[in-house]
This record gives sequence, C-alpha cells and structure tokens, in this order.
Amino acid sequence: MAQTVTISEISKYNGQEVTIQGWLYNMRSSGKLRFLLVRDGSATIQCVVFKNDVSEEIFTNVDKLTQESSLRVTGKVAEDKRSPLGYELQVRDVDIVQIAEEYPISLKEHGVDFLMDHRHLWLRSRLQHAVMLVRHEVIRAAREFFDNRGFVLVDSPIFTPNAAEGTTTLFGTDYFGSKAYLTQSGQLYAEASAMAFGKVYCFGPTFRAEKSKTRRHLTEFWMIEPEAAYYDLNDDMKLAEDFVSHLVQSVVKNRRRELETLERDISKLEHIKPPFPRIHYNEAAEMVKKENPEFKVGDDFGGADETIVSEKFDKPVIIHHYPAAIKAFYMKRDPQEPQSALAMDIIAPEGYGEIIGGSQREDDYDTLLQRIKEHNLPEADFKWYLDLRKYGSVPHSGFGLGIERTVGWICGTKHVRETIPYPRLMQRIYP
RNA sequence: UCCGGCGUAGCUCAAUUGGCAGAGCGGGUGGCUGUUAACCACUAGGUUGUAGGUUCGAGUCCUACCGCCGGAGCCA
Repeated sequence: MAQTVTISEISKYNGQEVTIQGWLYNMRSSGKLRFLLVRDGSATIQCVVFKNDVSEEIFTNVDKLTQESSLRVTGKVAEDKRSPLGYELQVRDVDIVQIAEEYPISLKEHGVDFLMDHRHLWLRSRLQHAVMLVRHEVIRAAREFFDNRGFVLVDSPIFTPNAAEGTTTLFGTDYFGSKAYLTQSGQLYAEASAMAFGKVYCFGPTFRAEKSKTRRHLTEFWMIEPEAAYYDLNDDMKLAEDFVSHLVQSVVKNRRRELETLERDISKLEHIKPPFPRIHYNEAAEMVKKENPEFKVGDDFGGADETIVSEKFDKPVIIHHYPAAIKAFYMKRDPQEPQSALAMDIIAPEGYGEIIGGSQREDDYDTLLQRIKEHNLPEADFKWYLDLRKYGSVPHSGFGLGIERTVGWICGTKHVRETIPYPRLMQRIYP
C-alpha cells in the first residue's frame, strides 16, 4: 500500500512509490504512452502511463478519462528535467473515482462572461488558482503584521442600523420589520474597539450599492481596517506604508512561483519598501492640473487623475491633507490649515488606484456633533459614537485597505473580479 | 443614470460591405513509445439575442426591446 501524498511535497518522495488523489487537468497520448496531467489543488504533476507497465484493463480505462475526471494514481516518483515541476510519476495503477461529464471550460480561450458564469469551475484553472493563493498570502500576511504589532482583532458588525455616509450607496435589508443596512465600513465600531483595546483591527466583507461598472469595483469586497488610540496622521501614514510593504514582500517571498505563473514583473514589487513618497493634496493637484486642464483645485481626483500622480513614482504614493469639503464627516481638520482634513490616501502604482483611505478622527464632542448635523445624519443613531468623545476622548487614527485592489495590483490582474473567489458585481450574483 | 462597444455551433471567432452560414478548439471514431494548450485522418454539431420593417433576397440595412462588456460619476 503506497503512501498518499500531496503533489506539492512530491520531491520528498523521489524514487518511492506513492499515491496521489486529484483531478485530470489534461491528457495527451502517443501510441502506447498516455500523459496524464493530474492536479490535486496543491500543484500539478505529469503521470506517465506506459502500456507495458500496467494491465490491459488499466490502460483501456485510462482512455475513458475525460477532462476533470477524479482519480487516484499510484506510481513511482521520478526526477525528470523535462517536467516543469522537476518530477513526474511513472504509473503502476489508476483508480477512477468518477468519469467527468463534458467539461465546459476547455484549455483554449474563453470570454470573461462565460468564465464568470462558470466561476465555480474556473477556480480550478491555473491562473485563477495562482491569484487565489496570492490572495491567501496577502490575508495571512496582513493578520501577521497586526498581530506582531500588538493589534487585537476585534471585528465590527455587518448589519448596521445607520448609514455612516448616507444611505444611497447602502444595501438595505429587512431586519424583523425594521430597516437595517449592510456595512460599508467597520471603522466607526473599530474606533469604539480601539478605546477598549488600544490598537485593534477588523477584517470582513463590506458592501457598496453603487452602480459602478469598472475594473476597480465590486459590490461586495473585503477590507482590513486598523484603528489605534493615540495615533496621529503621521503615525497612521507610517503604519500604512509599513503594512503595504509587508504585504508585498510576503507575497514576493512566499508566493514567487505564483507571481511567475501570472507573468508578473516581480522587479516592480521587490523595491516596494518604506518610505513611500508623501505629497500634500495641493502638490498633487498641481501635478494633475498640468495634464488634465479640466481639473480644479479643491476637486477630488478621478481614476485618471490618480494615475497621473502615481505614474510619477515607482512606489505607492501617499496623498495627504485633502480638502475637508470632499472628505467624510468624522475626519479631523488640521488646526494649522482648517480647510484641510487630516486625511490620507495611498495610490498604488501602475494605475491600480486607491488601495488605502485613512485619517485622524475628530475627537472633540462639540465639533463632531456639529459635523453630524451638517451632514444631516440621524443624530440618535450616532449617540454611541459621540459617547466615545465624552468618556476619555483621545486622538486616534486608522485606515482601510481594500484586499481585492491590493491583490489585483500585486498580481497584475486587469479586473478586481478575478481577485475574489465569487465576485458580486452590479450585474452578477451567480454563481 | 449617462457615454461607447458587442450579441453567429458547447467555446473563441470569420463570413468579400445585401447573394449557397464557415474555421479552430471542445465532443465522438481511428492512428502514433516522450507528449508539453501535442499531432494526423474522419465525423456529428445552427430558430445568426428577441420582435417587427425595407428588399427578388438580410448574419449584414432600419426601428424597438433584452442581455453583456468598460468608461464616467462615487469609492477601497
């Protein structure tokens, strides 16, 4: 009875007989030879069936195999320079678990819509598999980063009674007869958590009902949001650049093979280390104005404008001190320049757009109450949030990082929908 | 919501600007002892998104609708 092993660890068993269990990715044949490409989720290996090495029955059965049929293969691990993996399996026995029906996804080209309709199967293919492993590494490294720095995971709720920044972009649900919304950010609750634990982060799905149809948008996406008491904007920016650098370096180190599979130019990631360029909004606005005459100082940047700024640098760019008028109600204004918010965004290189938005929060009770009134927000729903400014208020800051945009940038994918297993878009909620 | 593009075989696409609906892949059958999206031969496969219109004749032109794509706005 041969030992059952995973393909990614096959090099440990060179010369030994082992069993692998997986699915048939592709088969080629040549007379008395059959080449079975078998994947098991960890990697893919070529299994060579030579007619004279197996029984007549096994050889006949192999010819019945179809793409994605499930099977167990037993054979001897052999080093082979012709194999991309470095090893192949010299087959002695094949145990067919199921003969797959005609598989919809061929090895040739398909359109995006067709592939998305078959997302549940598309995840098996090489490139999608690589992207998901990078996503896994980004999330693993993100939690590692905060855990190592004394941040506590304190998650925020997904159902919320109110709208942090207006209800038009929120998904409403019926909550036992009253209205509830799906969260668009865990931040407000993270602020409360930070007052209990000092340094916290929350990580979960967030929802935006905006009718956006671009390569950068999903209606459901994952965001990781640290929040720290006694952090000012400078502390926040330092934390953010250390964080982004750690994510990129972890992927470069631990998922290099996947980046190569994706044909990502790794040299563009290797030098992503602190410090990042930091530029004042006014400075960024001047850069944009030179190339986009329609832009007016005081406006928010559009996608193309962000790219104009990010193209000037080969690292992510931190833009800070945005005009308070275009930013959220909870952001503190700079006492030195009251028209500006203590806010910062990080724009990824190569046109991948905003991956981080953060700020120092307003910590004065009266000022915050005034902002809530100015924005016509339901005061009663924010009572608990205002409480934080009544009982030991402290300066504090935080930011949110969009997982999908970050993974998209690191992988070099064209559209964020390929960076989440089952994307939700305006026109898609299947599968 | 606005702007633009596209809907032809299971999939990816072609069809000479209005004149016999085709190819590759995938499926099926057969062949080949080292294939790398293997290759070779044969084979099955169609209400050209829907409805109407113009015309001797419409995949192609016109009108409406439906679906999809990605860009703007907004954002991570």
